[in-house]
Amino acid sequence: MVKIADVARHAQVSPSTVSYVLSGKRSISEATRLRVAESIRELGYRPHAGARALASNRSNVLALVAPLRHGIHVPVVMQFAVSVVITARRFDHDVLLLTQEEGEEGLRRVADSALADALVVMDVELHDARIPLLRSLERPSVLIGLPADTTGLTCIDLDFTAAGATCVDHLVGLGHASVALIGSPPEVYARETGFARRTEEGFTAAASRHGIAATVHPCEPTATAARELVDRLLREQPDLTAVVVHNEPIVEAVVDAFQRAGRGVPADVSVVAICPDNLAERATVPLTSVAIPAEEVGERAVELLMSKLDGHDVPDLTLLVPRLTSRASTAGTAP
Amino acid sequence: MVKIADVARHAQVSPSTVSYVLSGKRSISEATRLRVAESIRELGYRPHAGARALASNRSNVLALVAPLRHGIHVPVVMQFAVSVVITARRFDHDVLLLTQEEGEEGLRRVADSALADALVVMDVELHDARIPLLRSLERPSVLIGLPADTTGLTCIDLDFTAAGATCVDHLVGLGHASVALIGSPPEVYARETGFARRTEEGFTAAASRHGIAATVHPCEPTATAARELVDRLLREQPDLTAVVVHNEPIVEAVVDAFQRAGRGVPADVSVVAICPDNLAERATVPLTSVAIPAEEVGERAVELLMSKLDGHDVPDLTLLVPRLTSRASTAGTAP
DNA sequence: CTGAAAGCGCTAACAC
DNA sequence: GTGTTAGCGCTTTCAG
Repeated sequence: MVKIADVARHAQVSPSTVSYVLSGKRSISEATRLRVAESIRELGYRPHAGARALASNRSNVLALVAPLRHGIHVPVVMQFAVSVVITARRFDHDVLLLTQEEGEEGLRRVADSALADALVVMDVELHDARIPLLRSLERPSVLIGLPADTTGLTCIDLDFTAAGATCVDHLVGLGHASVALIGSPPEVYARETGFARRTEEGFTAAASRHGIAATVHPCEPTATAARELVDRLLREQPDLTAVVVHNEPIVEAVVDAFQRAGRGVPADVSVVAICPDNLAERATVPLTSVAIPAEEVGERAVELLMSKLDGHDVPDLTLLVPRLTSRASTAGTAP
Repeated sequence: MVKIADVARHAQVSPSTVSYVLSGKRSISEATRLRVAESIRELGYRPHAGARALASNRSNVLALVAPLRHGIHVPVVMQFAVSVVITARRFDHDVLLLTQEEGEEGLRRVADSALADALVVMDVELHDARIPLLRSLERPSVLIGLPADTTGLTCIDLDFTAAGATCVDHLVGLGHASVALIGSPPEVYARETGFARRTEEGFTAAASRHGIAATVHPCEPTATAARELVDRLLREQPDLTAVVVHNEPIVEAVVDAFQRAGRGVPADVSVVAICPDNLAERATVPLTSVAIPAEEVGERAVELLMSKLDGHDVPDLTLLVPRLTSRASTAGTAP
């Protein structure tokens, strides 16, 4: 293994100079910098991560807690994770992957052992058990998702309340007067995951603001459940002309169910999805949708964390403004 | 921060004794062990990961390279990843997540900097560019997937060749005499990802062994592509009575397409999927399937790696035997 | 602009 | 069965 002393000898400087060339923490003459850089390259030197962490009190590692539970859409989680990893690399950090299962103990472990400098926590519930811990931890953290009280935390998410409202606004603008929300599975509401609740609230509030009929229907993420729900809606609400789907795995199934029931999309029923753009684009009927900007959320989360690590203050709450893209699944009502 | 000297003082022993209590690398009297354990608990001591890595030359971290490319099914990747993390924890290791994008540089970085003790690499291609590097690296690695030449490597995967054959055997056993394979997207074959090729080979070989008609059809992972392909198959092969689907995102869409074309599943057409069990179980028509045992593969991969880290020899190649579960999508042909 | 040297917290000989 | 101590490789004062 080649170490800093080897590089120093090779470049005819002291080890500290090599260190400073690497960190840029003090000015180095162009000549030495080049000589050292060349020696590093030539010898293939890589600083020992452990030694560096010990001496500098910085591991250059972030911990990411990823959920994998019923009702959360795995591809979206993966989009977050990849975005976090890529952004972390931009800041010269690596990412340690923790499972939800590890719970508070896992967070405490990586924080207290100095394995990670900072934490990113996904899938936060309204009254998440990990929050007191995160507040007390000496290391900075960012939550993806919104708990009931964000005081003293750093949280980021899509503004799902606005997203729910945006969908309704779009449909009302097209002339629809009766809408239904096909939401996340019941468990997701039961465990008080913020995003499901917030979408529902935004949806309901917007509908009542516009004075139109609106109902909310949690749905299991299977094609069968989607079909049964659609059939029931058609039976119970014969004047229904639009639905909002906030349940990634079944967005296509919902459209399909309407078609099987003899309702054209968007001819008879308009469908707006809240889901990642790539999912909406690829659907058989390209879907009008409010994007879940997983990439941007992951990126911003890491940026916030880096800012905190640098000692800067950051807002408790960052909500991304929803963006609706009109595609082929929505249309105006016949007069 | 509480350090080992604090614990030592509190328990009235030397630092090394605390260290040995933790590692179990030499025998300690029951009395001291308990006293030390209690001090650790009481003070909330956690060894500093960096210091430990520096002194012991072991970081207790594995690196996992996860793919996220077109044609690979994200939920399966996540299943692997979670299984790797959980198993690693069993061995007191953490997992660093690298993206495919980082490529060889990423592997070299975590290996040379001693950030990771060992590597798990997923989505290996037949002639993967990373293989020479892995062979030359001083750290052990395990590949999930099969390159053309496994000499000097440690590879693990489902035996996809056998999986393809098992599907055909099952269908032939039910009396089918004409089968089609609906495979992965064309790109996957193009970049010579082992699993797609191997399934195809096993499928084709088994069909010819049984003397039945067999065709192979790569397919884009969209419902539309699935429907078009099914319609074409029905048109071009009117006597087709069975298909094997090796393309997770469209397993349901294929069944659906047959039904729309007026063919019952399994009444008129039998369908066997190669996909994770949970996907097959939840389909509207529960699918007869050969499982992709992501959990087991991830677990075994880590076990192999730990064995290598302990200096044991392990086989170059571990192929898991496919397991077919009969569900509602296959039936015998009418006489 | 550069060097010397004192740790960072832990492990693992080496002693007894 | 336990203690002493010399590093592990790097960063960062402190000096010049």
